[in-house]
Amino acid sequence: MVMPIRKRKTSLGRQKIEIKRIEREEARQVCFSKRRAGLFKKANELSILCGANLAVVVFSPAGKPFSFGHPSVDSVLDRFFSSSADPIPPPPSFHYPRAMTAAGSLVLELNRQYVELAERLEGELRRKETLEAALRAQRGDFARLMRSNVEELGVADLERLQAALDRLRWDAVMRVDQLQNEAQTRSLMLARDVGSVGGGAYFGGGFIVTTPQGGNNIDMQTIPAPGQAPGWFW
Amino acid sequence: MVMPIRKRKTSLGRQKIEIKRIEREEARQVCFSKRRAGLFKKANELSILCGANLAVVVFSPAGKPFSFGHPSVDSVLDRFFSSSADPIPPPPSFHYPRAMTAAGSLVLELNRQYVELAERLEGELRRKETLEAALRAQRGDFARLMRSNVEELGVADLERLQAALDRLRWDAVMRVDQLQNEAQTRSLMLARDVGSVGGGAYFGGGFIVTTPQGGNNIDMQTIPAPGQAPGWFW
DNA sequence: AACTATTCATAACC
DNA sequence: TGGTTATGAATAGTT
Repeated sequence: MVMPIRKRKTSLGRQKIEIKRIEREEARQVCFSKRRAGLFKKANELSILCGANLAVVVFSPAGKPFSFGHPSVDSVLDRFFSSSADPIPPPPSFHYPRAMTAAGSLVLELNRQYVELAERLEGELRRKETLEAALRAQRGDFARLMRSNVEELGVADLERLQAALDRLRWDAVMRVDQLQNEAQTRSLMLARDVGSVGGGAYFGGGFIVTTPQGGNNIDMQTIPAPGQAPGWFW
Repeated sequence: MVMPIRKRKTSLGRQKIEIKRIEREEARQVCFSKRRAGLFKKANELSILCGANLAVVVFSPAGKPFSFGHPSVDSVLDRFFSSSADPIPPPPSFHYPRAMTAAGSLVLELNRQYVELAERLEGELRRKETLEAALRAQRGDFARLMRSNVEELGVADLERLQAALDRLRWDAVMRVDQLQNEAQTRSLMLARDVGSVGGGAYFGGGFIVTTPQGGNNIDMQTIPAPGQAPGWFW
């Protein structure tokens, strides 16, 4: 075999690192971003592959909260607290659920506000040509989708639908995550109507929340507790 | 270099797999064990490398709870709930439904619908074994939907998707109700695994506790030395 | 539970 | 912050 041209290595590639605190601030932040994404991806795959319920809550070194859950962070944590608190000593006045619900309403409103902001931002930053091209490409699918009547579908179809939704959910969450990051990067003082701390975005079977401290919270899939009434999810 | 002996391949090695529910029970359980270990390891590394506080709660397909946290599950979740509850002063006085659908929070609404649909589907899929006789007609719409990437969609696209999902959701709900009714009518109450969870193992920032019923409390204290072989906590 | 061939994740660079 | 590259890690299928 001939080696006409020896392309010089342009990178050392991944190097083995010791698992210990990264001292350099910047490197630590970069590592966090990449690994957080990786962790959520793994969590997502685990939930889909094994149908496992799970929740992941992570605070960035800067204190920004992120979370991921299937079917939802709340439902999983609620179940977790129940399973670990119920046994033996009947819960005296267990109020986690209540606390979470209360917190949820606040988050929801923040999410709503963030969504508006994010969308407005998007409208300004995105090129319409791109969107319309994408729309044109998808339009047919939506039409067909609308025509397809789920009534005629069987379990197998529902499973496929779920798989489709799972994927859609992931794409959606990633998209919102991106929008959120863009918004923050561009100094989110645009959030004038919500004070100086920004709102939150509820999304993809989950939500993204920009907390008071300016933290982010990416949550996926929020499904109400089994049997819970519509109105529900927080 | 000589190749005196050609050792026959003893394994196919890792194969690429599609991220979708693993149907074979045993394989699913094995995958869960491996990936749960991997997820916790990743979480551990992230917490050490970046000094990030985090908590991971996972329920096995069998319903057994596992968790990992740094510094501890409780501390992280407390912080999480606090940060998402305090946000912005008191919430005005909004009506969830209206707040969500109004303001054109397409993303929010889309998400809400997804959550609802996903929930119904999950409940239904759990009983799929009793409904194998269901139809299997498959249309390419779902495949196409799966391929559509939200990343490329704009607000206008989301509106259309929302409309499509809206219809789809309703149809799906109706269908699910029908299937459930059929199942009941046929007395196919086979899938009765209601509440059999019981105690569980609690893995937290360095310790394992088998809750109440178990009686065990294995304190592994500090997380294994950084980079230690996977599987340290079990 | 152990073993590998592969795919996948990501540290270092840019 | 986002993309590329090469290498360390994770893991699917098998034993």
